[in-house]
Amino acid sequence: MAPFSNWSIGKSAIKSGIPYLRSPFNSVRKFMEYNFSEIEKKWQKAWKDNQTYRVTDGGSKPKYYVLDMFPYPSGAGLHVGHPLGYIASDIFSRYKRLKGFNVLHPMGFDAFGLPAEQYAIQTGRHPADTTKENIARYREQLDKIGFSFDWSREVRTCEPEYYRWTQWVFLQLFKSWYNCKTQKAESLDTLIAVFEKEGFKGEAHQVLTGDIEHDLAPFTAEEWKNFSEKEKSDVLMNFRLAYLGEAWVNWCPGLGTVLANDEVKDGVSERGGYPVERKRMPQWSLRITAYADRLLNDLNGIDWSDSIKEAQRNWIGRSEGTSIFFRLENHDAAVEVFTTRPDTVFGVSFVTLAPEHELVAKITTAEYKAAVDAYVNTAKNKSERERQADVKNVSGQFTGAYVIHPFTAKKVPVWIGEYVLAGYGTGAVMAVPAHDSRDFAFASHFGLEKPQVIQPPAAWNFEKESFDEKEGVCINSDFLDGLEVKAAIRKAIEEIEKRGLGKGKINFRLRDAAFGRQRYWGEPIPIYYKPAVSSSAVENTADLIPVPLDESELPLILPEVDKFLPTETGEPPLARARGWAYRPHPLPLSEGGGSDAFTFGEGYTPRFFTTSPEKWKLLKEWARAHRKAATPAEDLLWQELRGKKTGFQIRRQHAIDVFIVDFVCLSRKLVIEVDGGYHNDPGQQEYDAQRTLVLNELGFKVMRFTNEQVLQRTSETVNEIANTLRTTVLPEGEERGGVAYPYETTTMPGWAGSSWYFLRYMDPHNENEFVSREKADYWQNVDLYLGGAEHATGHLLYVRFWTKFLYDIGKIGVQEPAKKLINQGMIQGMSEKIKIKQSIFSGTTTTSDAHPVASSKSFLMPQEMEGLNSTTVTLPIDSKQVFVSAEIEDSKDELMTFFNYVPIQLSKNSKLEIDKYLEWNHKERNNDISSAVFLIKNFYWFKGNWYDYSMNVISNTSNLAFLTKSEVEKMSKSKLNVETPDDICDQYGADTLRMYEMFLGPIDQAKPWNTNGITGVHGFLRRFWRLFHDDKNGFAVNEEAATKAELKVLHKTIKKIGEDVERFSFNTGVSSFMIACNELTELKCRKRSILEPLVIALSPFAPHIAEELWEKLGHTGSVNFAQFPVYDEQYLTEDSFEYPVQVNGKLRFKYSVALGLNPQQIEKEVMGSEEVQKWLDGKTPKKVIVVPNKIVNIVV
RNA sequence: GCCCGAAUGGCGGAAUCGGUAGACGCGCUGGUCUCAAACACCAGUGAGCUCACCCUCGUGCCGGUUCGACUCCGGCUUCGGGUACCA
Repeated sequence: MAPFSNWSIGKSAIKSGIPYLRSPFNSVRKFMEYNFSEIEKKWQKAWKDNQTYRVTDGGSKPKYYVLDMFPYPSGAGLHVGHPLGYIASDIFSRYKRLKGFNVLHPMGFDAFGLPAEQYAIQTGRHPADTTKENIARYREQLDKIGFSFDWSREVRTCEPEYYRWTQWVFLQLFKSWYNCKTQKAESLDTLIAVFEKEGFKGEAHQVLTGDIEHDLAPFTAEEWKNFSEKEKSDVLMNFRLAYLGEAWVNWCPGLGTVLANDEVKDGVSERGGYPVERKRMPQWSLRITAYADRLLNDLNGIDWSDSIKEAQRNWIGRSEGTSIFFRLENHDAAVEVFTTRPDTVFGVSFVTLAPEHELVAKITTAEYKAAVDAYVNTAKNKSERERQADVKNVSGQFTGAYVIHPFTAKKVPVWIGEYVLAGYGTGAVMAVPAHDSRDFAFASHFGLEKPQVIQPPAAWNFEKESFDEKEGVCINSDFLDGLEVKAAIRKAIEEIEKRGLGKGKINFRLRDAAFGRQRYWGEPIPIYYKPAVSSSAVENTADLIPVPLDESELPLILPEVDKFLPTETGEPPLARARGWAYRPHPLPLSEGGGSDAFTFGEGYTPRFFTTSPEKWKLLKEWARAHRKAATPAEDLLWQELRGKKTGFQIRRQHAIDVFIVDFVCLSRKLVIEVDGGYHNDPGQQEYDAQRTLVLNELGFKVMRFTNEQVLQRTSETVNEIANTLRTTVLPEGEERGGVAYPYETTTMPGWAGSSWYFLRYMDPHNENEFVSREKADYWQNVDLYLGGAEHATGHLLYVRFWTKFLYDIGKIGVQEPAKKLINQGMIQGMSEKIKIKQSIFSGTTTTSDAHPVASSKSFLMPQEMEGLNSTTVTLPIDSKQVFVSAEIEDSKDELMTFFNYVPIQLSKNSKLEIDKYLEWNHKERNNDISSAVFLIKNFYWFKGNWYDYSMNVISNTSNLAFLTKSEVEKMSKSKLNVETPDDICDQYGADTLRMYEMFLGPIDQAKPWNTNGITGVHGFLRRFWRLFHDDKNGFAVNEEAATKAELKVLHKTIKKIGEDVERFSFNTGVSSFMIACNELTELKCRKRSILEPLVIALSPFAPHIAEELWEKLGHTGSVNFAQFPVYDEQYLTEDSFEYPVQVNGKLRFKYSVALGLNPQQIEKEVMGSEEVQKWLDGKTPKKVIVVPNKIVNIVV
């Protein structure tokens, strides 16, 4: 072997995690170093084996609940942005444990959602399968980072054990109404009691919400009692907290589905480019508006960032104002508007309706019908966001109709304009152009009048812009003249109410939450529809009554479908599920026809369940006895099947007809038998066959397994059962012996499961309740919630709403889900895009024998493309597509330019690896672009060679590079810019990853990901390791007494780390460790009394290395159970302070003064110094400012 | 458009309550060690200038308050997030 063969060095050593080996001739440096990969594996296993992070409910320690926002397990796996928050929360959890708290720090998955469904549509793979795989991947990635999650509490929203309770919450919402008097949700029974006693007088009007408000007609108690079931149902729908109403949606007939605003671009669907229209559709909604006031007020009591609270306040958008009715000319109707500025009512010069407003069709005059229809159609095709954002292009249309001004009796024209949204307020505004900028723009555009009714405090040019401020004095306003705006508002409301023109009202911007989705991959809504009249053939859906499932029938399992798409008639995917309908439980057949003896054979008539009470009782006893005497195989299988582990409720030793079967799934009609050895007996076999036959006749499928099969191949057996359950197609309707009612076919939105999950973690395995009151009372709510600010008005509002509701119905004791909220900034990715030019070939082609490619064609260079130094380029004739390097600008030619994302791995530093890009297109996109041209300045690449613009092959290509355009964006699979934490873990270890992500900057700040500084953090951990080891990597910690300097470093660091963690300043925490490490290295300190406390302090940040060093220090238990060190002020005190001395606010010199002096003494000391004289230059100071222990400033 | 944030050296960032701008790390430059490279260690590193001093300038832009402003106020610019069916 060569003498130098064991030199293994450099970055490759870091990458592989192999310990460093030094030159054999340099024994001083030859030592094994910090071997992170071994250490991390060792401790991750130890934590798992010892269940180090398992949390118990209760105990003497104070509780602390740390929660991360539910991750959605996307197909791209965990990216480096995800762990940012998890690392921070993990550090905090570990810190709190060291501080003596009982910390709940769980993790689970928000597993229903659109991406899995989209993937399913594309590939046909079941979302349940892909979701499962994604979760497994996430879990593996999370495990590598060394989190202290209690995985025994994991929840997944897509599992029946979980969504059973999501459905349960929905049922509670369905059965409740919001009592405005008591300000809380109550059971509908209390409302019905009122109706029965006094009917409805209209006073509960506030809870009647919807997109456009409407009033429910009053009725008497007598009328209520005589209402049909259907009528009662309709009335109650106006009060239920979960109700079936109508809402505006983006309907895409081409895709047969509803789209998010996100998915609509320029009036067509982003996917496929089909036209989209606004449509009013029946829609399940949650009455979050009932809680608007409480959601707003309770913000004051929680420790969330001001920005999030402000965002929620604005989102709820409480505004006080009034409704005013404008009577229509020549119509028996009125336009109701809502305004916060009734003081400006005399300034109304027109009224604008939303294009969708129901009156539009009624009032438009014949003359304007065509124009109005055209306008409505255009506006319909825009998303709400586009309509609001497009402020520059004012658009609108006169309807030909007029309203009568309620005070002046003047004719006021009625317009429609897309800036008015149907979903907000009444869908109509009274326009006051002089005092509202949107109205001003509209009036200016259409040349409408702008009467001024407020005199601003200062001069104002009303020609140029409106005066929107709520100040000034009313003019030209009859009875309001001379009043200040605020007084005028009060007076106007008073007058409006007095004259019966409208009423003072509080309006919220907040709308009820649409709760139904035309999607497959979500929780089924536990509702079925019963005909209003007892008739089998229901023609009209209006005759159906929505009926909730009984709680005992939950979960309503998501059915199987053949495709994850809407039906041809535009119904949601669930409508595809065969036989998916509610069937009331069959009643026992009437007595008679059966035999008393439990024998069967010819002439035996099976029935669904056995009939006589005596027999039933006997069978139950038998079943109970069977359960007690279960075989090991049966027991084992029961453990695997119980609790709906397969997704379906399984019963064991259950009586069916006269048999007691081992296991049965009633909903899927599947019987599972586990046979002992005696089943080999021929007589027994005949009996079994007969029994199977009867069960089949009853509609049950029968699966048989032997004991051996179950015991030896358990998972296969379970899989087989699960698959059979999932694929079983049930007989429909009458075949099953009962009526079938259609289920609701929309599913719940992605946020349903995440609106209450923090409660499930408290009691994740409870089969009887969503959470026991006892555990809910112990854990209460989340003490620290960590997640992205992008959830400010979505999830964070919904979870507050559900929490308040569950509080109202007495199930939990807290009104807010999270006491404190920290927002983690998004880690952005750097995406790379490639520029594509289209339609730029000229028609001319030439042929040339001199070139490697026989024919060629010219490529016309648009003038706008600067930087090519040529206006035409000759390209090979078979080139199909032209990619253009990013350095070539073509600002004016945007129409012919397109960008495609490039996987970032293929374009490091924006330099595209062309061969790999072609290969990737071929493999991943099934797109053959092998004859594409890649154009750069002066050259292009084609089929493996570089050419100049005259098609000469270039031999020296080392400086030629095709550039992609990089952009800082959200990390996402679709942008092909995902960076995973795995690579970092492999190269540097989890501890380095953890500390590096924290070191990147403040937790709440968004930043693009880069790994530039990671070696510094890794280097710190190595130096920290080296504090404990000698040159030969021998453990070298000694028991010597610490010096004053060493103690100062220690206590300073403990203090700083404690403060930094408490205020979530993890980046500065990491630097404090670095500083301490540098200083102790300088001091050559290897003393236990210094290093041991530091190991504890470091353990929340870098738990693996801390555990290893803790063990090496001689401890047997985990460092997790240690106590966080306490700093002692006495080691930190100094005897003097070096004052920065400023002259006229500019730092001039520093001067050391003893501590404990008063400001006068300090001033005297400083003024006596030589330097001061130099800077005073003979002048007398005007003033001397002394801030003790801070600064001295001399003003000359 | 509207709502919520952010902007500090070549880069990530620090300055916690209006009091020394640039901690810590990366990168870069020079040095020690080495045949050499790498690793490690040491030193320097905001810009300008007549270059270890001194001075001037300097926290996105314009203005203000203050003895003193990255920090507070008014007005902008650019970037990021949300905008109700992405999660």
